[in-house]
Amino acid sequence: MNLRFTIRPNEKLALRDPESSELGRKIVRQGLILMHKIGYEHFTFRKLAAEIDTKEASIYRYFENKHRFLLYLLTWHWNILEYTVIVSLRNSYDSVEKIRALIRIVANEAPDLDDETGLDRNALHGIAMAESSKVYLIKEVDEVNREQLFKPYKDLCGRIAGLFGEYAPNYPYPRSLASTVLEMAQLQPYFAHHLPALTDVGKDDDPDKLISFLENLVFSVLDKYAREKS
Amino acid sequence: MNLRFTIRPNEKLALRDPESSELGRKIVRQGLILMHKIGYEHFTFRKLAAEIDTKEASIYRYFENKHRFLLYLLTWHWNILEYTVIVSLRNSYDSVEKIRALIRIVANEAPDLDDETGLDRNALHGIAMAESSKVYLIKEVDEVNREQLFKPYKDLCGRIAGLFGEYAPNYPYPRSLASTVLEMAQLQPYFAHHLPALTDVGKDDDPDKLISFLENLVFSVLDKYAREKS
DNA sequence: AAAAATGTGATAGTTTTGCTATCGAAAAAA
DNA sequence: TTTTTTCGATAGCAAAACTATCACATTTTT
Repeated sequence: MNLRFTIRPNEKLALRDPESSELGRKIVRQGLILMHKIGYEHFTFRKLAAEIDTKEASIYRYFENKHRFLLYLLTWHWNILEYTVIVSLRNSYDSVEKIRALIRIVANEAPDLDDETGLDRNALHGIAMAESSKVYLIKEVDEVNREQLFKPYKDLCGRIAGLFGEYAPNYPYPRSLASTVLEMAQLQPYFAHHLPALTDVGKDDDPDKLISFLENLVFSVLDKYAREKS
Repeated sequence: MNLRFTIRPNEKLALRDPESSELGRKIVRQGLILMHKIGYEHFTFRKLAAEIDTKEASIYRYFENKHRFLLYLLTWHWNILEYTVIVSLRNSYDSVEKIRALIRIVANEAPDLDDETGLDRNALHGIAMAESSKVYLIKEVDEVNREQLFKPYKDLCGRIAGLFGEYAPNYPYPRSLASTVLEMAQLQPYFAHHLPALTDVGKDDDPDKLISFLENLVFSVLDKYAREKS
């Protein structure tokens, strides 16, 4: 199976495939970096156009608006995450090991797999942390969802829930726990950096605290329902 | 102790106290309803001005911008929540009971206390669910935080963490668990309504599923560290 | 090879949003 | 009563969000 094919975003997301032209690739690569730098609210197609020496309207040929552009970037992120999960857990048959590995991946503590995307992975992670909820916390959520554009996030969540179900088949809330872990893997480090009163996971000095918090959370919940006690 | 005094938002949040004039009160009451109806992104002071038959610039006299206005509304929400927690747990001496009551409150399943605020509590809850993360997921988060404007949220989180600590003094992540519960009490019902693949808590038909999920989560985590096993 | 269709980036708009300077009437203070 | 302050209204600007259209190049069709 080919990586590039596997993790390519939904065609409906972009008006034209940005990977098919030099300008399209520049929009995505530089747009990712610019949005990470100035944030979603301050990001505009005009500013991006100025940076890559083109015009606003040219960018509108590729993306309907900046919300779709953010969704395009996050789709990459979610696809890369799920792909990393699949590849990393391929050779593991122990549920506990799989869940532990999974938590490291969603907490961004696993090494990046080689890819040919040429995307700035640090910027992508930063955007996932600070901007991801803005793609679904909108009035248009149902329309966007009808276009299947949240499928990558749902698939990732479903896969994680599946792993939880494998370990503890009778736990009644595997999907809620999966979305909780995904959301908190983003939010707790953000709190640690900006609103430390809301968290116990330290700043960048101890990245393992996030892992410990999530592992403790997941296994505390699941162990009561586990197939066999550890 | 006087309710109105207790839950009054920080003065720095508004340029002028909106409770001090007829127009100010209309801005807050009608603005709350309008934002709930059309969402934060589509909400503008111009549209609100048209609804309450005044001019945009008059609203700018009360609030610097719509972000501050949202923060003002959420401050009410957080203050009301914390006040409800204080009042509801006043006569309870059992940690388990207190945590159970607390979860019902943050899950919006506790009856509203009487207040004289005249705010649409349903709209306020809707805004807390769909818009609350937009107040801190911004580039300016550190500046806003320096102005102490997140204090009500931190206080609420701290109070919940305190209850967790009372029940399980050695649990190392009470604040992270508190913010997790607060965030998920908003997000899981939102998912249930719009992106049901991300959750197991049902739609509006069974509101108790959210409570069950959160109770199971919290007690699973804390019981291992509990002062005395139940 | 000529003509038609298509794709692509640039130009030049419009509308909406976000915000500010200023004015005059009314209320409060002196 | 005069003076000051407050408050809502008017008008307008700059940036952001989005669109219509053009010119040219490439590809496709005949």
